[in-house]
Amino acid sequence: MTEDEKLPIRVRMAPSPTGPLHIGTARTSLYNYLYARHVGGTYVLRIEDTDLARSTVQHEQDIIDNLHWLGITWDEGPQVAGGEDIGPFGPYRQSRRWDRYEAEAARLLESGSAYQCWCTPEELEAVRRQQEKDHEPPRYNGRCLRLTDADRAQFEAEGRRPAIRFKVPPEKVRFDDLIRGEVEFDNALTGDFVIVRADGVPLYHFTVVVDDEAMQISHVIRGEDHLSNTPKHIALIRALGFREPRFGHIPLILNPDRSKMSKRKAQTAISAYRQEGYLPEAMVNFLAFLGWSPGTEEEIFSMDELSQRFELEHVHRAGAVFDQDRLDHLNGVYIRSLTDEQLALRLRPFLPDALDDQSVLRVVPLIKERLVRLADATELTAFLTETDAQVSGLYEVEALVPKDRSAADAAIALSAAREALAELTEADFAADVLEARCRQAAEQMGWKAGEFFRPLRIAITGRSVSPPLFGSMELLGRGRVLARLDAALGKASVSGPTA
RNA sequence: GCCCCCAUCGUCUAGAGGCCUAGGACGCCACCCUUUCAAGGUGGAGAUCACCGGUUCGAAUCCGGUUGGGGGUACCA
Repeated sequence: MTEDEKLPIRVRMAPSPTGPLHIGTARTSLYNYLYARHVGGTYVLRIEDTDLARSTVQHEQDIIDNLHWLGITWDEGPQVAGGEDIGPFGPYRQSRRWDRYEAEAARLLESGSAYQCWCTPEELEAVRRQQEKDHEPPRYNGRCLRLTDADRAQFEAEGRRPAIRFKVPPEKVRFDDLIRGEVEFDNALTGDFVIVRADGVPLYHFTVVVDDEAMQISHVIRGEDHLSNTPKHIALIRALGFREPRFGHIPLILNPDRSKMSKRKAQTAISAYRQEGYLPEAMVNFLAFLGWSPGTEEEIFSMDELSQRFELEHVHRAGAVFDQDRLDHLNGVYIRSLTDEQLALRLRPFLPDALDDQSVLRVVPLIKERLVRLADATELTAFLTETDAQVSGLYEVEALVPKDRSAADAAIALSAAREALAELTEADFAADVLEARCRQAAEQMGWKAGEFFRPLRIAITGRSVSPPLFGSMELLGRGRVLARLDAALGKASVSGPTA
């Protein structure tokens, strides 16, 4: 065992509140969380809001809320947006850590590892264009490294403010990635990059290094898009005399065209999935398996089971396409695993107030196997809260007519059903009784039950696809069922025998 | 352009040199069940393990190259 492995394990998630919680960020957070839980380490949430222009408290709130929704909790960090921080290494928002960045930048300047740069964006852009034309790598040309005191005085006099650039040592950097193994980069190919903007705002590559040290992060587990940034971070770590954490780069989540999953091509906000009625358990299970597997053929895992099994060794190296069909399937599995009471509770936000809790509980057995997302319940149960007139307005006469039958036939079936059901009292209006009556009526007409039920289904629910017919009738009650049959009957009769 | 990473059914993956005539799941197709739609059951199609060349008695598994894909290359993160 090396010295490093004896240190306490501390991992962190460092989202930037420049947008709502992204699916990729959620997955990275999940892997960090599972890893921390698996090894008994500490999990830290740090908000990287140095980009003041794009960061908002709303996004910070969205990130925190949705992380909590997924069931991801942290040992240190802000628990609510704008609220108190918990943990000994705070503050946990970079916007409140300016003094540290200033101090470290000053240290770098003093040791000669960094220098001031007066180049304007226009000048930099011009250089970049020229390099591109000359087929040279587009990187900073080091102009301000060779400035004289007079030059500096000149810029100061002009009122220009300098940015601070890190002088990247032109050496090969090697590290042992937790997931990819030995990786080597040549920093001689990397231009000196800005660590503090001219307006004093410290930049990502710098703040991430300063804070990972300050918060004693031992394992940096992040997306593969940071793999080629890592040698920059290591160079900074060395210049600052910090301890180098272990790095692990997890594969990206991809669009169907295999590019990095983006808002343009897919739904990336966790909140959107939440609103459509994906269960957090399903989401977590799905995300965990996007780039990792336990090495067995089991695939339904709770958060606890995941944290028991999760190992970085089994994380894949290749990117994983986000498979909506698979998510849908998993969500259905989780929905069906819920008790009726649990499902009723989860369904509540997706159903109109007009449908009382008791009715919700009663309709659950009818729709449970038909739900892919909780939001699907809205359409599936709409016939319960729609008025009889609304339902009748949903279909055309033709819809009532079974294949190879006429509108007159449909009218006869409808009236036969009406007659059979009208004899029942409200108390007898139970699914099994209704079904027996209707099957009998069908038989008397010489129709197959299936075709006999078709006009009834349309009349009762207004739709050709619905929850089971007789259960639906039971929930609706005698009065509304008869009224809807009458309405359908009226339609079929008005249209006449020619239809 | 340059640097880096990656490569098993359409998709997520199992696979750590012989257990692989490559397994599972999603999706797809068929059948069964059935009051629609689902759910469930059974079966099926689907991968010359990107390609080429090594190493080895033996390679999806190791090595090299090629091709393809992706990421990075900001005074964004």
